[in-house]
Amino acid sequence: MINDFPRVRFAPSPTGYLHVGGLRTALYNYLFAKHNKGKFILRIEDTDRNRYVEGAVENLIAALKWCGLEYDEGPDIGGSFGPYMQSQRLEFYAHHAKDLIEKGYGYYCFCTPERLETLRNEQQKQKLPQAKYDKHCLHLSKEEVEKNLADGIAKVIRLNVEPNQKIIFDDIIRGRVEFDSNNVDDQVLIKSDGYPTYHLANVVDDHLMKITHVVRGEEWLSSTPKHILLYDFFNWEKPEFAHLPLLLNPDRSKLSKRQGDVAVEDYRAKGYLKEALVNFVALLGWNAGDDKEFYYMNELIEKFTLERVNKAGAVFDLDKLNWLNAEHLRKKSDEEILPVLKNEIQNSKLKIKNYEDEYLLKIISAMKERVSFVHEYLSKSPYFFEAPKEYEQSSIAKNWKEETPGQLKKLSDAFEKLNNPVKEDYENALANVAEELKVGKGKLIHPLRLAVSGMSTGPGMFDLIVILGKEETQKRILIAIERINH
RNA sequence: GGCGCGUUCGUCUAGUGGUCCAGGACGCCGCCCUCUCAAGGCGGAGAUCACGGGUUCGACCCCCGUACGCGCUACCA
Repeated sequence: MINDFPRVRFAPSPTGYLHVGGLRTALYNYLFAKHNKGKFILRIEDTDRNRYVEGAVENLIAALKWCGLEYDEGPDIGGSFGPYMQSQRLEFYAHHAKDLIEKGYGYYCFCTPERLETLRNEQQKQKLPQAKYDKHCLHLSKEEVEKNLADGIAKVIRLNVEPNQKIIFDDIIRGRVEFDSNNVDDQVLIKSDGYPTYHLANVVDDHLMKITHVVRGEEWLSSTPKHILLYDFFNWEKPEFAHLPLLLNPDRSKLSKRQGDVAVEDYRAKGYLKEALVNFVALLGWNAGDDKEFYYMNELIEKFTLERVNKAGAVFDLDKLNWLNAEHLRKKSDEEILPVLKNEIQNSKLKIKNYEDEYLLKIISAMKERVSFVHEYLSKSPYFFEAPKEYEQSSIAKNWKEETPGQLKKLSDAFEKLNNPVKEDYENALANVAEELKVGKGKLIHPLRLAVSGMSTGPGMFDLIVILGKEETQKRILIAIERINH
């Protein structure tokens, strides 16, 4: 047994941002670890110097933390098995690669990129079933190797794959998977720049870090035989493997930037709640086997098992994400939403205005059932923040009759007499005016809404004017009477 | 091309041989509630369980094949 409690890792390469697919992988690792009282580790796979992106690691960490995925060990917080950046662990890889060579499981290769290119073209022309390295350098004599090494000729270290072997492993999600070693290439383990490739680094680190379960994307399934071989060559105990299905675009291709947002920070910027994103992504490929769809992180931890992860890819469906966002937003208290709303205001043209918290809290309460995003408080009920500048045409046509201005004037007069009115006072006043005029209440309510909000939709009419206050309401009624001509 | 993985309503999914002429959710449509819009309640449309063969008294569930999709096939991860 590798370790008493599970140890899992999320091992992204720092290419700039956290992809939602990466988030899902990280989340499943996290949930699995927490569910089983294990450890969740962040390891940065930065062994490709050509792909180095400034600030990528910081972005990744920020996105992970925003989502609530706190890791137990990682580059910025350390741990007993560090360092957690592969670029800082080169000596481990070099040491183990050398060990492989000594045992005959690895060998130096001095072939130039040109020769490899030619070889590939040749194999393609001959329509060989599988294009692989031809083990040319495996047959170099000891003296030749020594001489090349001494001459400082560019070299890599390759895995020596023995032909005609069955490589079998049991994937937690997919069951038994079988490969033929004839289809496994003599993979480069150490590149000519001295850095390891993913395959070596991943196996060495997972062993050294006592990783018990490798939970990663399906794109790794095909290279798992190489990893299995390495574990066997090193004589190391193998972790369990679980290969997750892919996240897809609406057209079922692999989720990509071209067809929408893929970065966690994009969704954050658009106003999605982390609770909703995490909830949604958790359900893309997993379910507890019941009808529950609304989850908080602690509930996910309690319910999550790898055995219930699906095999097939899942389309990232924005409609459902939006719905979950609305659900999570409604579950939040007004006080929790307040700072977010204030932040939205600061980022809008309304930032020069100053609204009392008390006022904003009333708006939050009135609009809560009507918004899916915090920024919709501004876009769906602008009238709480500024008097209407124009009035909805369709509502004018429908509700603003010839007699309306006179009726609203009467209503305004009635409101004027009210002293510190509460909701019921407005209701009674309006009812009285309606009776006096012998019209239905709706005949007054709809034009009144139009006058004070400029719109035809929103919270209950009386809630609306209570929030606006008597003075503002009166002002808006009079302005509307003046400005709306029918 | 080769190897691997996958395939249940538009989408996410339940389903592990009979309880499924397939259940839930999102979205869509209708009704109710109602001063509007939402929310909520109720109802509806929507899947010949990719297709074709087996196995079985019986298959969405087991086996084989085909098709389609996706992944991998780098000194990228």
